[in-house]
Amino acid sequence: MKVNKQTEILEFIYFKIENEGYSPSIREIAEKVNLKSTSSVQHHLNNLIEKGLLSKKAKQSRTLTSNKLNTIFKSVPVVGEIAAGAPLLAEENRIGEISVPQEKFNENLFALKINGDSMVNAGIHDGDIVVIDKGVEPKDGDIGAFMINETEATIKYLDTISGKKYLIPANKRYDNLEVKTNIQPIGKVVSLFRDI
Amino acid sequence: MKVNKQTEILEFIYFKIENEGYSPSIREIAEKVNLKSTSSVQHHLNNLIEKGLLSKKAKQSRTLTSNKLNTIFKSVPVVGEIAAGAPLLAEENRIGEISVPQEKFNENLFALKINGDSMVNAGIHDGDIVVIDKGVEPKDGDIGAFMINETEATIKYLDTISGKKYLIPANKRYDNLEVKTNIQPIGKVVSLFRDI
DNA sequence: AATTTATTCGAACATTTGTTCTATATTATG
DNA sequence: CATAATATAGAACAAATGTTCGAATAAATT
Repeated sequence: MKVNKQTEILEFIYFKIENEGYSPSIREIAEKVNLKSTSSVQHHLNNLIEKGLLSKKAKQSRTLTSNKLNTIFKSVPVVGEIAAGAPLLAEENRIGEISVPQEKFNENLFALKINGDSMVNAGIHDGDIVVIDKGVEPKDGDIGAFMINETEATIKYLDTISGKKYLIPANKRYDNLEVKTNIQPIGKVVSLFRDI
Repeated sequence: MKVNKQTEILEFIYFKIENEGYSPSIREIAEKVNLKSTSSVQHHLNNLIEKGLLSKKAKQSRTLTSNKLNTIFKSVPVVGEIAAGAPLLAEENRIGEISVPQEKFNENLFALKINGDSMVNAGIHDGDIVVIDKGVEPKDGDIGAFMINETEATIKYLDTISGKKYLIPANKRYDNLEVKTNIQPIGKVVSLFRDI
């Protein structure tokens, strides 16, 4: 099967970056794709860069970067049970990390492991992990994270009924909870992860 | 604020890899952390490698890799609408990538964007993305991915009723579908992602 | 067939880069 | 304080690496 040389080079670079963690050198590429001269590779690299499939920011070795596999992920901390008294994101509350695409990442993100089935009818199950943006205050109709009595974090719908704000579970077996001073919004729920 | 030199070096390497896409050279590190000699940096690098915080597989330039960042998440392709005739994972079906923790990653994983609400009562909503392990055949009670007529991928419960195998939606507005030769299992659903 | 275009080769060169060695300074330790 | 351990500096070297130029070859086009 004859493959286009440029594609071959591109795939090799992608492979190297993904599997080794760094770009190949031009001579490594030449050897891999059976080109005898480094300038042959250069020629293809220039084309690939021109096509926007590769980037080279510096005239230094092994600094090729992929424009395609750009989906870089950043990790945010996952918080489990809230230890009484400890700040939400304190080390003792953390139970792991999950990743979000770089485009959606911001410094205000963290994740919370769901305990209970009060939001099951919104498709949020016990054990699910929800990502919360602390920088966005939940508005009516949103699913938000709220701190109750400074000791318990919960996920609920927020809405206004007859002029009063309520935390509303998506499960009729639970009651609405009026928002008073003991309830503080933490942030808006922006995504969800589940192991099945 | 005085910072530990090793930490400073490590952070710079992490930063470079994350933001530029490639490792810094030793001289770049030296300049950044105000060390006049490359051998001073070498000294710290050796320590960091010994501590397992960095890796260097080859004696080549810019081949430092992070043991922390690189290894946590791996990405799997996300498949959207299945183009008729095209293999499931063909390029034209791909709509993106998501990441899974490295511990759970294997070569058989891919993801599928959910179309429709036939599994809404299992907490799988329209637009959700489910990760599928092609290496695990769904068993009775499992949520699996199935190919229907080689053109449509669907997510359903699998179960046996009166000796016959059925695909069972988690939404009573849809009917069970008996598993015949036109239905092929793709894999088992192992996790789920949702943007809210 | 003639001409253009794309691809490949070979060689040479200037930097960049990792490595190593010794010496000096700094800090920790008994 | 004396000694050892650690950290830093400086210099020199060999190897790896990107770059460039001109020429040869192959492929496409007219």
